[in-house]
Amino acid sequence: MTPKLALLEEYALIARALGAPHRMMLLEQLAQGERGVEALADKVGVTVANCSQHLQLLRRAGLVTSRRAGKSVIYRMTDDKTLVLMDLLGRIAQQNLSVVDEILQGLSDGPAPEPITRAELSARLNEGSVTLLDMRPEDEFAMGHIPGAVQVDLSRLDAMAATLNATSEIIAYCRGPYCVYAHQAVARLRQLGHAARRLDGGLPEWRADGRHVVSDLALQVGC
Amino acid sequence: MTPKLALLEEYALIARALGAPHRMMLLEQLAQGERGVEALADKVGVTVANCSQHLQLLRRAGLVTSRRAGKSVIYRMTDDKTLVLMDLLGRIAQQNLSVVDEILQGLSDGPAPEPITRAELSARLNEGSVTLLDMRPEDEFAMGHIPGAVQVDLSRLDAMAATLNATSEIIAYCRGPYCVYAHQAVARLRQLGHAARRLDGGLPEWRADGRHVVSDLALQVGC
DNA sequence: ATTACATTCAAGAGAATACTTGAATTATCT
DNA sequence: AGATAATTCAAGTATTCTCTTGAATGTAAT
Repeated sequence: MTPKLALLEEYALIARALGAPHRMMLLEQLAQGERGVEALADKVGVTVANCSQHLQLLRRAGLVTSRRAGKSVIYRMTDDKTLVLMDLLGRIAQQNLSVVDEILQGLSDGPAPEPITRAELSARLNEGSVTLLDMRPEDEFAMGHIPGAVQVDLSRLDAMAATLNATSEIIAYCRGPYCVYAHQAVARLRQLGHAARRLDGGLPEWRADGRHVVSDLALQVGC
Repeated sequence: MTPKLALLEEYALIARALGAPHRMMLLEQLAQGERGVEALADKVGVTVANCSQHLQLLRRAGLVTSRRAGKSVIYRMTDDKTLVLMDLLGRIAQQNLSVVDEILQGLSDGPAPEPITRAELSARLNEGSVTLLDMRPEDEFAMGHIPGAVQVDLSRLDAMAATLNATSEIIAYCRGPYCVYAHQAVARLRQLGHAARRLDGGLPEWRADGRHVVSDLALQVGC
């Protein structure tokens, strides 16, 4: 029975690596693109030393890899399958933990419409029959976004909504399954009388599908 | 930022529930079928009290549900998606943690052939062109197995192999992705000169596909 | 009712984990 | 080489987790 326990211990290592909110946020960030320790610490809201420790734990679990770039150490996700794992975790949570469903309902202030699939969005973008909003912060948008998307912060959504054509549907997306910006944006837009839906998944899932992504500043995050 | 942290805390709860080998074994057992606390404790090799605590933790995470049946409390998996989650965890581990790959290679004592898919096995069973071995313990086999499978313990595999037709390929399966019996059986059979492969996934995955499962004693685990 | 059984609860010891602080590395720039 | 910047290490504390033990609960049989 020893090899089996050894295997399970390794699997458990990965599960435990996902078992802390701060590490999930780190993974969510890394899913947007590779980053250095300090940038990650800022985004997630932890000290640099603490962030470094979390990242090392994630590395021991094989979920992230690092490379040196000058003075900095750049971390990135090892495996796209991790995105699927996190997404699945979210789906299971939503289905089996009533608290989660309540929180998500609360964000939408009522029942939200089904999200649009990535394939459908792709088709609609080609037709030009949708307005696409990227609700992530400006720097993440600059590192890569869906072609045709417009970056908006939640705080500026009301002003932006006033300028939008009321006839075309609005699609909002953000970082992925754990990110609540798109939920909140859709809720607000619907309050304002717009037809709005969420995209299923965020930019990382879009990218993992092999779909096109553009970045404003190709040289911003130097390689 | 409070709703987001609340959400992540719930997701983390599920991840942590998977973060202990004993709980993974419990889930692996429950994937075979529902069971009472004492039976689970025996199978997994922990005390009843400890088992009960683990099960309650799994329940808090929404992964299992329980019902009373007479004096006993019967636990079962809540959601088939949990199987997918565990399988994915294993795949990520195998790809990104070299230790895991080494252990799995070690079980096979060299490079093992690709497992056969469930769809392919299904077709081959209809043709009658394979011998199908169920490597799980007898009681689990009795609770449900793939039609046409023969139950064999690892310890009796050599004797059984001698009686097998050397011309038809042998397929072995067991509990699922975390179970090593099928790996070991295939390794041994190949040492003995047989053509043998593993089934991708175990009985729970077969059942989750909606494929046919038969049980020897329909009334053994009363409902 | 009393008894027996299966499970859960409660309390405690020991290990692992999360975060903080300050020092030690490692690589770059002058 | 020395100074600087980014990251990691190390040590300490508070918290959480795991397992054990023994008692308490709830259900069924006598």
